[in-house]
Amino acid sequence: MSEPGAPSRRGRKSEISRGQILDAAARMLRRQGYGNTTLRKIAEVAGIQAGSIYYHFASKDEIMDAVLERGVRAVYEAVRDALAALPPETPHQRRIEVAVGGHLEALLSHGDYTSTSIRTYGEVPMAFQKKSQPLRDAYVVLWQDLLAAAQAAGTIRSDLDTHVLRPLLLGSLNWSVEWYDPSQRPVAEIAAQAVEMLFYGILPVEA
Amino acid sequence: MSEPGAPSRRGRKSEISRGQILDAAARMLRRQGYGNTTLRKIAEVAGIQAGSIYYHFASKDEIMDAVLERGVRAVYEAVRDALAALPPETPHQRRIEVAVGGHLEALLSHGDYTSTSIRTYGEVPMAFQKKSQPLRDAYVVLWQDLLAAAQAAGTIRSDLDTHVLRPLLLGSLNWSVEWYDPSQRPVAEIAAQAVEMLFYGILPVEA
DNA sequence: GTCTATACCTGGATAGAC
DNA sequence: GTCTATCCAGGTATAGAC
Repeated sequence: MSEPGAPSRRGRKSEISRGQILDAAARMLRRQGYGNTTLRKIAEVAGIQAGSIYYHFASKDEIMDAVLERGVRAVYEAVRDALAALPPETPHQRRIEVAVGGHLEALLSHGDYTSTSIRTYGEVPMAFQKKSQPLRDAYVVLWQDLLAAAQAAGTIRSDLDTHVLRPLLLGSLNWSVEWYDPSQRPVAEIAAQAVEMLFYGILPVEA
Repeated sequence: MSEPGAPSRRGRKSEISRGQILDAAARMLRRQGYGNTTLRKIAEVAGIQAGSIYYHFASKDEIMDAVLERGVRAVYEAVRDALAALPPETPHQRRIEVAVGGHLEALLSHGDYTSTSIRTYGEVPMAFQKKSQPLRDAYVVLWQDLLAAAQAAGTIRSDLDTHVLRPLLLGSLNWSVEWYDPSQRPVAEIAAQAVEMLFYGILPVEA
């Protein structure tokens, strides 16, 4: 049976606590930012003593790193995989639609980690913004390529600059972590409206 | 003449220092958030000693309040006044265009105050989010009315929900504090692209 | 109005028992 | 792997001289 199965399976119990610490940290970081989040409070939420944290992490910064990394990774991989799963001939318009939906879905469902990685990133010492920077850059490139390819194919108007379009679009989606309320509407509905606006604008079709 | 003019004119010199303290605070709050901003560092940037701050402000929180308030007020009043300056018969489409431009312009030119009020607001103790809340609410109402009126007049498609459209739009604009680089493009160009996208979408006009 | 000096507290981090 | 106890740096805030 599995209970005594692999008694010394590397870090079983350790992984559990580590996870609880990270969850607690992500939750506090999300609403209070880096400077207001204390190890003592993280420990309290995680149900352990402050000193015990140091068995799992070497420093507060290391926790911060882990939370940040997990947040960007969740979004990046969700969108990348959703795009990769599409048949190769998928039209650009549909690819953009999938990326928008994937981004929003990942953002709003992984709650504390993704929100933290968005809200808190800017206020964290540069020294360890660097850790998650490559992943962030890769994500930007993913979107930039997606939009550039679409424009080259004529799916995006040629008078728009995709280097302005991209941050405007991602900003619109990212900001949802500040206002989205799951009890009001499903994520899919937000995504649908965003895509509709993005493709066709808000003016009525001219008669 | 004016130098000895009104010797005891209430708080002349006081106002200067107060302003320097606020400027310094806004700059630090913007990049480091609330918890990482210390009175000692604010004082250093402002060119005074930490203890001297207490002549002008009763507490750190009071400084925070003042910065936050000034940030939202700058944007709110800029947009409100820009709209009020329009002739009454101004079409809805033009009014929206003015509001977008005014929002972006105020946001990106009052730098530290507006950025702080956007980035830091969410991480500040609820107790004094309340101070600037009325102003924030008023600003939301301003936009909601603007969009609702436009939709009622047929300027915005009836299949869009302005309660989703509004946060998506404002989010798109607000996020610019994270990425806008004045050395790359003038604000007006960002505004123009945003308006273009908003009105007509990114797809080419169907032939 | 600003300084110096300092009280007091809370934070991150370490040591060693269990 | 977690606890208790503790160190020390740095934070907000106050007191009183200038």
